Amino acid sequence: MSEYNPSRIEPKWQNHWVGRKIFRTDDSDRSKPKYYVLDMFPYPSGSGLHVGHPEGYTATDIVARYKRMRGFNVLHPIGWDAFGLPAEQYAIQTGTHPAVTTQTNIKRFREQLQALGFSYDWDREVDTTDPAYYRWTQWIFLKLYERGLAYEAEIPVNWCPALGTVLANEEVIDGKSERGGHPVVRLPMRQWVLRITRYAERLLEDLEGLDWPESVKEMQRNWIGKSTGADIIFRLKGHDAEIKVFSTRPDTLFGATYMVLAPEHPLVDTITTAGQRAAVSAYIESASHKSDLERTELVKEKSGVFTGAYAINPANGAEVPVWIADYVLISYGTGAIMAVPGHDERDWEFAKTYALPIVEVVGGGDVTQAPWTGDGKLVHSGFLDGLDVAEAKSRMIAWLEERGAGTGSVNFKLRDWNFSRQRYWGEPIPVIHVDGGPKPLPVDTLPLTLPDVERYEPSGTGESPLATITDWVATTDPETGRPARRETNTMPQWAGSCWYYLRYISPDYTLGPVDPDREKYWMPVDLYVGGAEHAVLHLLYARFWHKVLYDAGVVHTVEPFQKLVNQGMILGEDNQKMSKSRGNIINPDDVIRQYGADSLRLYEMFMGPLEQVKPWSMRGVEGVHRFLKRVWRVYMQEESEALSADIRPVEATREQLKVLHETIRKVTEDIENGRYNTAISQLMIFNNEAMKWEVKPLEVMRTFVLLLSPFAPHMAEELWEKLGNPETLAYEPWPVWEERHLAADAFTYAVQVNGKVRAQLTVDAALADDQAYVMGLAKADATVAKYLENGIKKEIFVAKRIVNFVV
RNA sequence: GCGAGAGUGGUGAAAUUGGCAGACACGCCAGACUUAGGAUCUGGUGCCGCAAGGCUUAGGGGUUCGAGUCCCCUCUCUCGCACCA
Repeated sequence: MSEYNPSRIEPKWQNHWVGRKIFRTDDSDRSKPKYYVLDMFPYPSGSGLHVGHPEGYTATDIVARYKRMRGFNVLHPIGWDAFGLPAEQYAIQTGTHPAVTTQTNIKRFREQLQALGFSYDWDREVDTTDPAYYRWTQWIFLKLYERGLAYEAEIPVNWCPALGTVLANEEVIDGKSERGGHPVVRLPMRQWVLRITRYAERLLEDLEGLDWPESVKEMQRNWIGKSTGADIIFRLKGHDAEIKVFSTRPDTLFGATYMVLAPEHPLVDTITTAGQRAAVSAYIESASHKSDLERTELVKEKSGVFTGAYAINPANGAEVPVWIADYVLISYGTGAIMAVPGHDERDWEFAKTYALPIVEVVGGGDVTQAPWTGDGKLVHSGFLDGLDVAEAKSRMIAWLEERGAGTGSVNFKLRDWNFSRQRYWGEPIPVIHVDGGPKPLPVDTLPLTLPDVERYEPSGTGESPLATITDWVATTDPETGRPARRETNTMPQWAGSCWYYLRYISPDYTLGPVDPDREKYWMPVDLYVGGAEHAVLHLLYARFWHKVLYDAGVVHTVEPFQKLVNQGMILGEDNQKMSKSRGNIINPDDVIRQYGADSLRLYEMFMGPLEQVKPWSMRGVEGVHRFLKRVWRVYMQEESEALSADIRPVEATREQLKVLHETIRKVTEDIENGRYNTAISQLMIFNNEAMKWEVKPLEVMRTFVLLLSPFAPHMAEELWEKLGNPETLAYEPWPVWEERHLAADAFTYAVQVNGKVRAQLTVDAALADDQAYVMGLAKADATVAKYLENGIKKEIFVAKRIVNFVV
């Protein structure tokens, strides 16, 4: 009885691979070219793997196995991004230490990944919650601090009273907490902040050289949000003060008919006149209560209040009123704008609402009807009249700079990165506070380990649970012995995932985060596969840290991830996003139990292009499972464990070699180009052919097993063994196709008349390029001749493909 | 609203980049072997039409001997960003 039985052969090979460390990477072997293929760092959640995980993981595993066979030294690691809120929430509910929960989850994830047959080097597993790992996360933090890139600031954060904790922006959805849907308010709090803005320009520029999806690059560009313009200074009438604004349109300065400050702008209080004070205070009050949701929902209706103050337009000396309005954001630019209603949508709407003057300074539209934001000749603008926008911009900047009234300037949307979390289950920030100021711990005291706490609830004051451990918080400065207070904030989950790809390179290294010698060999990551949800934050933060480490001489490449691929989400069978509430979740364990890991792997790749969003189909799984069963029947006898007697060491026929070499070529090229679905189609085509052969040449069948192996490694290893090979096929040389076997004996021409196919013409290969011969043959065809009776206007001949007569 | 991407059979999708649209699968139909089949094998299957033939890649226009592929317009969907001056 030798039915294809994945539940027997799969564990056998998984044990073989893991037990004998078949995929341990030997990085002392520098004779081979290296290939670093990386999966995005998984968070080991309590619910285990979902079918989205194996999608990207199978793709990288195929590449890893293929590259090994192509003679590359392959680094293909996995590990755990294991800090994070869920384990802490669970601890609050049950009292179980997050470390215990985390280790349980990791164990489950590891077993699940091994059950899929991925060829990871398990000796390089990393775990962000391991002090031996986060020691170096802390070390990098100190590097950031040392380089002036980490600072403390009182910044408004998303305080959630119900959860008693501060939330990251991405955890706040429509003004409510992502978990639980509790209200969230903005509250200033002392935070550690990383100065990512200092790297804005480089983060933007270096996108150019990366082999990443254009959409991801574009999202990063938008997030960084560079805009070029000028800072312009407006003096205030009757005050010894001035307002600095940022504008991308300094050319329109003559059209600035009023100014707007953000309600939070520090000058508001100073300049507000007695008569306007009540109205201004009321407006500031109401604006502060508006949630982000309300602010965005009220986009259409602009509101604001006049402060009573006037400023002097530096271009023409005109007095312009100064307003406050919440359409101006305190967090962007200088928190103040010059309003040019003739040439800006928002200013135009505001001016219409409050009947402020609208002046045309760029021709091309009718500013009484709509703002004109396009190009045109400058008018009503003194020395700029007649210039176009680009020229007027640079003239105006020069003019402002001569008079000290402004400078050319660049602004970014990107903000500094709030790096504090008021939580327990994260890396402690290695800082103490002495005499009211922060002081980094000496590097030789690292790691600063997480102490145990009695209770995991937030302290309620907004501080992390660590603040409740008074004997931990109270410490002494190791250098001076003076009393000190420990930092109680911990790092965000991003921290560990910002540099894990470096730790894989030398997980055992004790002198730094990464061994410089091995780093030079392995970096950069050649292929990075993961979900599009990390298109901005993770990838931007990791790039930032990498550049800092580059500047610190820790790494030798400017960018960490050379090529990036985003796998598309897998939807449920109902075409909806998989979710518990919809009940459409597919559990990979069930699929493996019923069809085996090879079927799951194959199906996930066969569904369609990796990058595409696509719905799950159990029928589809059955389809690829049937394919594997057919492969099995081609190789194995029906009634025994023995190889089929049809497989014999005989010379292959031309046809057999042709389909084999076509398969080698197609599979090779498709893997190289990430087209795993069509590679599998070709494997099916080969097997469909092989089923028809009465005698199956051993050498051909041996080669096919190698081609199948990256996709369905368990079955391939089993068949390889049956074919008489004692060793794993993982390092067998990848088959190479030969052009001579691809040559066709004959070609079929489509004969068209006026672009419509009227006949098929099979021409012997030797004559296929002979235009005169083929055309003669085509004209002689009875059906074609019928259409040619009235003479031929033009003849088209495309060698080996098509003939077209225009009549 | 702005930005990016995508629309191909009943379904998932292919299409050497301008050369026979629908490979490979799923599903469906018929048959074979079967007590049975949700196993396996064989054949069929874009749409209309008895047929000859005609029509087909979201819709409309264009370039070309020839367009799923290139250009213009319209529609729809997905993702991202939301007053960024």
